[in-house]
Amino acid sequence: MTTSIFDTRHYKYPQNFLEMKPKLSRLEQAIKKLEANLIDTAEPTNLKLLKQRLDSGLGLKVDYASELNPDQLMAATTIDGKVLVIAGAGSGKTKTLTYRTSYLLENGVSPKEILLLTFTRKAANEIKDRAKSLLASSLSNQELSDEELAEDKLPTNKALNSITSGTFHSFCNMLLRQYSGLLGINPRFTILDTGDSEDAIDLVHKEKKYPAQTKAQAFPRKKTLQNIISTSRNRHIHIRDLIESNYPDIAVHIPIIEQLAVDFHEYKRANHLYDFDDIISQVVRHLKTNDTFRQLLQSQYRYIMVDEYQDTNIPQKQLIDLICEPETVSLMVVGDDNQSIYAFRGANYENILLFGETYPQAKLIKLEQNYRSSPSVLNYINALSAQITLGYQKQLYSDAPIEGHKPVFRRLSDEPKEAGYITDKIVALKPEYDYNDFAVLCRTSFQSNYVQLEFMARNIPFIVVGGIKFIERRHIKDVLAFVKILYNPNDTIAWHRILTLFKGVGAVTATRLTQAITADNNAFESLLAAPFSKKSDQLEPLYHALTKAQQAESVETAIEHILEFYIPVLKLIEENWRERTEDFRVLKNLATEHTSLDSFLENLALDPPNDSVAVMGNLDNGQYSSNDKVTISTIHSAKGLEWPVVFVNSLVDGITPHHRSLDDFEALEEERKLFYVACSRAKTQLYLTAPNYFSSYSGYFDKPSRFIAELSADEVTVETTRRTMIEDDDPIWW
DNA sequence: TATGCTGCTCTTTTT
DNA sequence: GAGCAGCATA
Repeated sequence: MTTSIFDTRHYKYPQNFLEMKPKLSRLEQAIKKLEANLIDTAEPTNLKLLKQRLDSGLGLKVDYASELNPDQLMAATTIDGKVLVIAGAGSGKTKTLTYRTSYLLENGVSPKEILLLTFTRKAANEIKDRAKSLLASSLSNQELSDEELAEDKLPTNKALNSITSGTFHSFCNMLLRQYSGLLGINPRFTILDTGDSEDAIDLVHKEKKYPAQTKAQAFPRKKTLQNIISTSRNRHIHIRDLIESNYPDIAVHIPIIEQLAVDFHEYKRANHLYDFDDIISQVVRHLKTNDTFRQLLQSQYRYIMVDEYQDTNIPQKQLIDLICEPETVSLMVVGDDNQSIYAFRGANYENILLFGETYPQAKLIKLEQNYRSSPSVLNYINALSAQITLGYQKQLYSDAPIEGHKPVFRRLSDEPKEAGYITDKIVALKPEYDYNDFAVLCRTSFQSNYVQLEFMARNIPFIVVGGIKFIERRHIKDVLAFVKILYNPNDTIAWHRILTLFKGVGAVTATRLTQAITADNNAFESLLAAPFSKKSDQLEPLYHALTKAQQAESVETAIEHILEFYIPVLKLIEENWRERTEDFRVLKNLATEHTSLDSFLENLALDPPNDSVAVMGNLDNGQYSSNDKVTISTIHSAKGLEWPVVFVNSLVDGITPHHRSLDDFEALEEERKLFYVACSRAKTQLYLTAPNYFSSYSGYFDKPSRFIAELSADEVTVETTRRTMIEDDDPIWW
């Protein structure tokens, strides 16, 4: 037994561990079952099988055997049946999917039969693009320029372009529109983002005027309501149960919230509105009830690959299972159970653990060779992995030569000192590295404030990942509301948003007007009706602007007409309207890429530009330092990325793990995985820091993170100096 | 319908 | 320590 760094007795472990036992043992059973079906490439019989497989594939252009390690090769060439690939951090997951795609095509699979589902469009495109270059360069045996690759001249490019790929949402959106006739739905629907859904819920709530149960307990906010309704759907938990267990103080409102959820749903259906959850759930519903539709998809998509399977939710799993029902459909899901960190969004970590239960014949392949981290970092993340209670067995290993030092843990007296320490290290290491080589990863975006201040003070260029997205800015949402109306005049949420921009028009008038428009077969003429036009003198100009925009021959000109009307309105309501109008250039640019309103709206909703607002350019001697910047990011947004030098800050128990997760076994395990994700981003150097205390409205925290405390001193160097010992640090911990 | 006061809530955020 | 929702008031 190893000794922990700190005394771990001070940490209270979640009390609900015992209640969890039955669930955990079911998961354990499923894991064991699938582990028994592991294809271990260390076994001679499996190696032989691999060899046979490659020998029979005569005339393969890509040299799979020499470019992949045995496990990757096994994953890339196992193209029948149901397979789970556990891909550890830095194990070449994308590469494997790329080679598998190419292998499928080389084996005569039609690209139309391939479906590739990922969580971001970027990930899907990366796999396709890499497969393009792979096949193209093996064709000509030489590097092709990007231009040549981009062109559709190459037959392999054409093939790859006809693969169905994208996010779950874009795939389902495509199905709903393409098969609208078969499914009996209106294809002209608009997509509500999370904010729109909140507004819609609020609107329904106000319109329905439910009799108040009690005044003693405030009715929850729209954000909470949206969260409850969405979680209930994504995790298949009844609203009642969800509220009773997670929001006990609003239990008196359960009947109203249940009714609201039903009314909200009807409202969306009546007005051709789909929120993110609907897009997937509606496809699942049709797959269950419409045999023709299901059989159509089952015969079309014969080879299905799913990336980041550990982050799928229940409807997403159902979607996959329904299409993959016939035994002949090939399914490969890829993921890492150690990196499931999106439960708060409805992701269900059980999906990946229960794969063997869902598909008893399924095979398991593990990618454990790591190409990212130095041995000492690897040693550390393996130790973290061993602390995760439940999951597939894995041990990452590396062929990399021994280099670098053990991860360092350092406690500082307070947050400014912590930021100072990180900055000092970056300055000291800078001669050996670019700024791009550093990342500071934080549990919450708020934890980066002091780091940002310190970077600014010391002229270190940085970029903050996250922040308010382009699409979420008020003026962008406003302009898009106009576009939405042009496309779907039933979009009552968009109408409401626009109408309440005007002085003299509030919720009541907006609702009446919206109803009048819907009743009048969606004609804009109602805007001119006497009772309404009295309310605001802007309704008539609005009418003309909309009519003009409706007749515009391109998306771009439509937006120009809208802006002509909207910018004067914006001037009245926002002080900084001038800055805001800058964003319209970006919007117009985006518009030029689309020839129709629907593709423009769809793209913005399902693949929004995710630039962050906070970009700090360093004015080094008046000179803008190009693209060389330190990355500051939340751990969530850092998933899938890597840097040579990684700092993880705020390792105080209560921040990491977050205090809201401390009483729940599953939530705490997810926090542990989150820390695992953070540390496994590092290639050569990993610095872990914690202030001595953290205090805010949520409490006072002064113990180092239990994730640090649990490990033995073999894996991590606890850095300290005499000075800090005496002046700064709590003697209990040192 | 607009405004101002008060009290409550407050992570993470691929779609 | 801030922003949002609900309420009373004009």
